[in-house]
Amino acid sequence: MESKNFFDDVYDVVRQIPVGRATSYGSIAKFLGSKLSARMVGWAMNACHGMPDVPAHRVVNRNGVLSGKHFFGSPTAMQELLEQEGIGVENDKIKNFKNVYWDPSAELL
DNA sequence: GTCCTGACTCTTC
DNA sequence: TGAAGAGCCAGGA
Repeated sequence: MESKNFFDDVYDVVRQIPVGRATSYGSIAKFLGSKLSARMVGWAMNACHGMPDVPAHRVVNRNGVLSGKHFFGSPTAMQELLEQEGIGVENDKIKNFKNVYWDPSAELL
């Protein structure tokens, strides 16, 4: 656990994402120190499969596209999860992403 | 021990 | 304005 210091930080932020909201990889990376690459955040998500407390489906790319939907087992699993939380998803992209966007640097900090 | 890949983002041509 | 390339860190082979 502690060995994944960086991963744990990412999970901690993702875990605090309120229901009905979503954030981007870059925002999390920036919140962690802006020195971390957004790729690392995505990589952390890749290892979050054993973390049921980590809503990876709430983490999308800068355009609000469900880039990692394919990693959820089903290309629609991520979309359905978001819809269940009240987040509108269309064409694999979050509708009104600007409205559901959650900035950890502004909400947490 | 070294090389490649990876769920992204930013800068430059 | 649109597209392409480079950069970041960590894990796996």
